[in-house]
Amino acid sequence: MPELIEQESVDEKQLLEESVDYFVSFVQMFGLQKSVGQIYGMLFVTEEPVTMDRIISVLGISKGSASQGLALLKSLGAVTSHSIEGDRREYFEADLNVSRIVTHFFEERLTPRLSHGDQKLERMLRLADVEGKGSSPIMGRLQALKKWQNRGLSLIPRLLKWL
Amino acid sequence: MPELIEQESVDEKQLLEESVDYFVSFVQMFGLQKSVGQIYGMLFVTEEPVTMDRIISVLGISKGSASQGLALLKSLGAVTSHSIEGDRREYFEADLNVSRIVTHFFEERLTPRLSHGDQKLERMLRLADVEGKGSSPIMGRLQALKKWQNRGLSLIPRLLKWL
DNA sequence: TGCTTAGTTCAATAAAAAATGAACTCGATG
DNA sequence: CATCGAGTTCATTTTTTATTGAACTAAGCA
Repeated sequence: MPELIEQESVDEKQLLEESVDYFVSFVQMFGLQKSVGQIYGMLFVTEEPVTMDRIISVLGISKGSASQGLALLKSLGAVTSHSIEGDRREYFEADLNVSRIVTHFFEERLTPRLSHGDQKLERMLRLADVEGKGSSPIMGRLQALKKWQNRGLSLIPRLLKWL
Repeated sequence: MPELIEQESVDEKQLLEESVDYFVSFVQMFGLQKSVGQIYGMLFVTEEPVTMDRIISVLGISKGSASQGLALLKSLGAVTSHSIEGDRREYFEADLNVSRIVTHFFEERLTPRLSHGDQKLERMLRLADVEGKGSSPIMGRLQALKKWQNRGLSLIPRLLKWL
């Protein structure tokens, strides 16, 4: 009974597929590409570290996607890599690091947008004020919106602490 | 000094642009189309109710986008409409209803995905268990993942209550 | 120091998502 | 009860986003 690395039981194949599916769906909630979810899904159910060419052949994705996806996952702390003596290739494995992924999402996607929105809202308040009518219905809406925005902004650090 | 509805001061035009920009960015955080943000942004800084053809001409969007965008915004409770005696057209206006928009996002986009993921995760646990090794590293990862998922799932109702 | 090849980059291509607009519905009006 | 036109629908087109793959970089080895 040869122990080739290519050998996988039916169950292992199913598990791989489920995992890939699961994480594709997961990362898409956070606006990341499908390929990132595929890679993480594969690594998540693979015990031994794997090389990039293995990822490419198992998932059927391109070298470019694999390289970029792995780079992103490494930057998230969701994947680690190391090299092996006498082998030029890198070996990748999953790190179960849900909070890092979610934190990255907040800090890279949400917070910049919110602070950009903050500036916009200040400008709108100034414009609406210059209009003369300091207590126009529009002014009231803008002030209410500002309250909401501050509420949202204050939620983020609390969420990150909770993670 | 004729009081045509088309007349707008420079400031009003700027305010409109800022508002449109602001809400385009806002709704895109929740995966809604640009046109939805444009429409809401316009209505938000427009005191009097406006007709659909006005929205179309001011924003330069198509009838289809306007109709679908308004339908979505109405379903969110972010826009209300009424008709006027002797005028077939509907008149739309903004309702400052941030929580409805965010709640919709959670209920329509996040929750279905999470519960779908829940089923997937259960199947994965069964598959990993059948493999024999009840305490394999993979099994450990899956169990840790399940904890995270339950944590996330329990967060949603709390967030919705907070809104 | 030149060769091989693992990994990166990015312009070109493919896939996915959103916007368009023409055909349609349907209620109001003369 | 025929016509008008406001609003809807959805197949087509456009725009946006993700993926590909060939050229490139550079690290290890002879």
